[in-house]
Amino acid sequence: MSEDQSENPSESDLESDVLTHVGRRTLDRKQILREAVRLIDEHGRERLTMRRLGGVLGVEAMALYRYVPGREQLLDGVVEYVMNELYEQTMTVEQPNSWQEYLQKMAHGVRDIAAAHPRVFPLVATRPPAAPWLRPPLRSLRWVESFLEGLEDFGFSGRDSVLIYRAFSTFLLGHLLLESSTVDLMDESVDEDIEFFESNRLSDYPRVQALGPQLSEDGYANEFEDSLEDLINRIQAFTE
Amino acid sequence: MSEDQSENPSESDLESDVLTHVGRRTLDRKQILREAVRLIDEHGRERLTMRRLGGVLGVEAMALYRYVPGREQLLDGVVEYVMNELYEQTMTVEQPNSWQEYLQKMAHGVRDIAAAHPRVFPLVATRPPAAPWLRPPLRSLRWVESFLEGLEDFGFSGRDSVLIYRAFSTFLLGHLLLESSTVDLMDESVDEDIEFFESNRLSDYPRVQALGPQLSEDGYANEFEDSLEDLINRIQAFTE
DNA sequence: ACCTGAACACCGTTCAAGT
DNA sequence: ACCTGAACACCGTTCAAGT
Repeated sequence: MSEDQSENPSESDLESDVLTHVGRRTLDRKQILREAVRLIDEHGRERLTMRRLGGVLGVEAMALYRYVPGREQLLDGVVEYVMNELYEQTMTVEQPNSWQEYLQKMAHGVRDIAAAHPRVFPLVATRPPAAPWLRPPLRSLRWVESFLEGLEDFGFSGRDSVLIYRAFSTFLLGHLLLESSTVDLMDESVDEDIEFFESNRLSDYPRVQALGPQLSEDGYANEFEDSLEDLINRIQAFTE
Repeated sequence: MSEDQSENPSESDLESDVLTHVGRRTLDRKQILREAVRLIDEHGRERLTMRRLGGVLGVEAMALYRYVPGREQLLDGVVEYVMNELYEQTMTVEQPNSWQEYLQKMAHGVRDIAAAHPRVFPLVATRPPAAPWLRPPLRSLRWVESFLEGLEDFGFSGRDSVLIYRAFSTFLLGHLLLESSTVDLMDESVDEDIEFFESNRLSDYPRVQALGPQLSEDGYANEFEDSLEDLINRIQAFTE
């Protein structure tokens, strides 16, 4: 799988010695962000470190500062990258026939992103937004503009669109953060659970104990679909 | 209350003879957590550091390890502390007369916590839960047990209670995380906004531009109340 | 029993210097 | 033009030593 996707013909005069880590040599912002996302996906947020990211890219950490102002902005970049990466992929198919269908598509598009990068999603949810109208998790102008455009096309007023945008954001944020943090849970907290049980005496909380199995059941998919349908119905009732 | 905030945080050699920082000398877990919360409330999550927390408590960082296994568990402790701190305060008043009233009370109780500690709330939302049935933001056995008990008292089956618990968690998480992150936004990102606008050319996104003011309006209180009422109606329709 | 000092490995970030 | 080496201030954490 050594596909040399060389869109850079001007690298031939550089003598590149070993370069084991990544196939190509020319660093750029997009490549850095892509690798940062990979790092988080594989090893979690904690492991994303300037030095480690540099290492993965075959470069000293200080080299990254040419392309990214600092660590905070790197994290913002990761959010931006993840939200835009899958925009084309999910939003480029054919036009929907109703606003209901459109919202469904949007919702599932964002959900796919969260599912593809569950360990990145908490960043999408909690990084301070660049502007108050960029509500998590729709954290790119591309998404918001597209969202508003879709509603406009189906005849919604600006005022209604704003209300829908807000309800929609809240809905997505709650569901997807809950879902992605559960996925992330599988790796750790198995031995911590024991410690937890011991110190807190679960038997003091009989209802939690009794319903524990049911509370632990997955059901996120159904919850999401049902709740989404509900939201759409609510919008329908509200706007007619 | 304690107005002893008199020193600059930017000095490294502090004379530890005088112990000006905190009135009492005996360290314990609860005191540590309380001070940790205060630190986050005032200076943000980034600033909560073992060394800095020790400093505020008039002690070397290493002393904290007697009471807390490490930084991760300290953060878990902060979540636990914040969720339990206000439990008594909000849940000890008189019994509600209907399950609707009960859910209202619960919702506002958690919302009060989020409002009291907006910079802590993202931790409540994103720390990996100790068990899958401890869904954010209801992250303590006390809350969940109380929640289930309330529903049981009003005649809900275990199965329905679980469904309600889930819908309720999602609702709270979405609304409160959005709300608290907006509050936290006031401090920073004013100069970053400019940078942001420049690189992204807001004029390429006419609908966002046109609706920007409306999208930036607050309205969180109304959203919360309306959405909560909706949720309750939904539950009512579902369970009869 | 509780806290400190010193040490270790690892951070983010800067800046002059290399190529 | 782009990257590195060395340095700085600051982390979390361990552990033997102090009191």
